[in-house]
Amino acid sequence: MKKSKTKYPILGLLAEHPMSGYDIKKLIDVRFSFFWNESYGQIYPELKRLTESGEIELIEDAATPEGRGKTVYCITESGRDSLRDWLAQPCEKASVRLELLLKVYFAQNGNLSDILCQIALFREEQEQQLAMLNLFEKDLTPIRQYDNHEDILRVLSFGQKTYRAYLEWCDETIHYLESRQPS
Amino acid sequence: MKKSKTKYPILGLLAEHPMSGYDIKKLIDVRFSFFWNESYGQIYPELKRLTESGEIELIEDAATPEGRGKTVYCITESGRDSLRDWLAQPCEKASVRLELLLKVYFAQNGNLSDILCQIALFREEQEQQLAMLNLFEKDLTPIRQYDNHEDILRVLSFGQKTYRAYLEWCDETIHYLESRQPS
DNA sequence: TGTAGCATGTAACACGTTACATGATTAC
DNA sequence: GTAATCATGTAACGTGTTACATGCTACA
Repeated sequence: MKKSKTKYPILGLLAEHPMSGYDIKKLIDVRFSFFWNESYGQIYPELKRLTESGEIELIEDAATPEGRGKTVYCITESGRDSLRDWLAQPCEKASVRLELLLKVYFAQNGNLSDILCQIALFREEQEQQLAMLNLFEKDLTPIRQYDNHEDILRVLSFGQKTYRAYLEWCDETIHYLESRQPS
Repeated sequence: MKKSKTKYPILGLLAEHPMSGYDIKKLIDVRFSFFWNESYGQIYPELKRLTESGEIELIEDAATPEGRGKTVYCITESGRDSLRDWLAQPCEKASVRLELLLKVYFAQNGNLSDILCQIALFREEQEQQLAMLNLFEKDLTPIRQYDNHEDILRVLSFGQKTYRAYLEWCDETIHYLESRQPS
């Protein structure tokens, strides 16, 4: 059967520096959400499994100023091996799911104004996402503290390019549908 | 909880003309696969449910030259209503899942050559997908037999734009990583 | 004769989401 | 004081995939 990939974003983030499950979830939300998602229901059990398998370890010194009430994990050598192995293996098939396109395809069965509304809504969402990426890029560019700085920019660039493509399509399609409106 | 959307591509396709579950699956594969997927395990049970709820009906005349061994369904007025209702409702959140970007983000933990290989593979896949869409567009353009002809072209255009964005990103990223190769 | 595709279906599975529960801390 | 956020977790659920079973047809 298909294997869950939840462990890899966890290992990858812990390879940068130690953090808690909560931190991991937040980072995945802000950095990856346009191409990857994980929920607490996956992350916390996975942290337990990874600890048992020795790929990550619990950091015990809860005395640190940052560590109040937090369960902080760090990656082990075994975990870094897993990460390296994964990077060399083929990727799972890319998956995209866009209900909007289904609706555009079947638009003839409903009101034109409804579809136009849906596209406008979609457009707004994508514009906001793009704005967030642009902001993130701006914040990141001057900072050289991460050695994977350039790789992050590459990932950002992917998001920017696709969002721009989406927006272009929205504008074209809205314009096209509006020109058909009077019929 | 989240509702399955399987019924809508089925209703939409049956609104064009009657067909079997097998036909539906094939059409979803060739026309929608770049933004939507369904498996037999969803389609066949859903056809049964839709028949029970009266949104579709079985066509009985298996005597037609095309009907050997086929279970052909057609949409009912009630089914068309469901379709119309759905078109007016808000879309579910768009979802994208791209393991490749995760690997690019964490590329520092592995070999550069591995990542380059993965991107090259991804690029090839997207190029083939784009070629298929272009071919589909060519086949479709002269035909005016469908009244949703222009809507199909809009959906195709979405795929073409995003695939071109993907390819552009692949080329940029490969070029960038190769320039870093000697380090 | 056998393999490939057509065609319909189902059972098992696991993946991921949602909803809930709990308690601590921060801020107004 | 109370609302929001931090923080950890789990149970239940539904969706969608995979694997399997079956039989028929085309064709080489």
